[in-house]
Amino acid sequence: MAVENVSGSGSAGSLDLRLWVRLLGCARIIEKQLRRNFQEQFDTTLPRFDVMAALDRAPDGLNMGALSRALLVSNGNVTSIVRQLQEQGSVVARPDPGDGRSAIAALTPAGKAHFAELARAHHQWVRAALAEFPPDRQEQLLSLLGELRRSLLGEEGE
Amino acid sequence: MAVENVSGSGSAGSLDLRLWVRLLGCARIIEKQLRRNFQEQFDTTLPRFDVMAALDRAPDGLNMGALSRALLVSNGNVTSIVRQLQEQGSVVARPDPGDGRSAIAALTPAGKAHFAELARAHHQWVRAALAEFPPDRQEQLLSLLGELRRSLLGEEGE
DNA sequence: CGAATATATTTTAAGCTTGAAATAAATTCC
DNA sequence: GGAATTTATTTCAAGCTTAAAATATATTCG
Repeated sequence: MAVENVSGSGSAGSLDLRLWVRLLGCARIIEKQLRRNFQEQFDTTLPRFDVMAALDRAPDGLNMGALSRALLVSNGNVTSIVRQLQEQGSVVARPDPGDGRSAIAALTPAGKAHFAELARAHHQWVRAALAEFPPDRQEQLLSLLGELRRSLLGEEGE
Repeated sequence: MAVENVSGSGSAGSLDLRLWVRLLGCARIIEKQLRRNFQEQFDTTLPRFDVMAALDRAPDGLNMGALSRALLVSNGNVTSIVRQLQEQGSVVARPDPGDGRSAIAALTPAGKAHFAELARAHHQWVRAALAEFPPDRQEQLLSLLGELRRSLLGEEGE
């Protein structure tokens, strides 16, 4: 009973399932476009951009644990992304004076400059993707998604 | 100018950027939970479930190209997922009588049974995730996301 | 028919992702 | 102070993902 349309597009499934499928679908459409753009225009990736964005917002740098928590990805994952950013000169890691286990990663000046360029392009891509979706709808959607996020995170939110 | 808060949570970025970040965030929270559940409770993955769901809706089976288009993933990707499903006995591929390049993949009876079980659990997980989000909000959100999807796909929608 | 082209698929290389095992440094508490 | 535990990180194995190169079969059209 009631197992139809688990993942499809044309649909008669239950409300919650349809909502989830549509939410995921919209996110994937945009995400796919952004990933392709990052690859083609800057030879980089969305995860690297995410790490740079997190570091850009943290002038004093972040250690791996903080990055991992900020980005909601596994600890081991951050390691290799930061290594790549170091190799390309966008990030430096200096030892944490207070904790020998940690190093603190931060953007280099070149990294900051590169990130500014990436961020400008990123914003432009997002704006282009959402250009046909009217601002008042965007407001409504933003607000509803805020409610959703709070309910997902267990009501403690914001 | 205007490059702040590209990816963060507390925010003063532009409306479209904030909307995108929030949309992605909500999708990732749920997706992560589903992936973990598939792994822990059934030792399988979301992509495998997606392929099975597509095949479940196609009683006559699908070839790789059709699967790839249905799931919006690359052709080469489908190859390995289908191989795994074949190895575990959930899928069989018989040669396409009309085209020697294609084989048609379909669920085995065991695969159908397994999928029914997975789908039941999947639905339950989604329902649990959205349990705190009231149905009238779900309706609103579903409808707004429908508009968004149409605008993303270039207005030819539905 | 047969060569050129087009299509369906697999393979490959590179990178992301996770969870678990392995290190290594810090902290706790005898 | 030193052993046991906790915490921060890296390494590893397995799987997903893509785009591009390699195959193999179909189709076109001369």
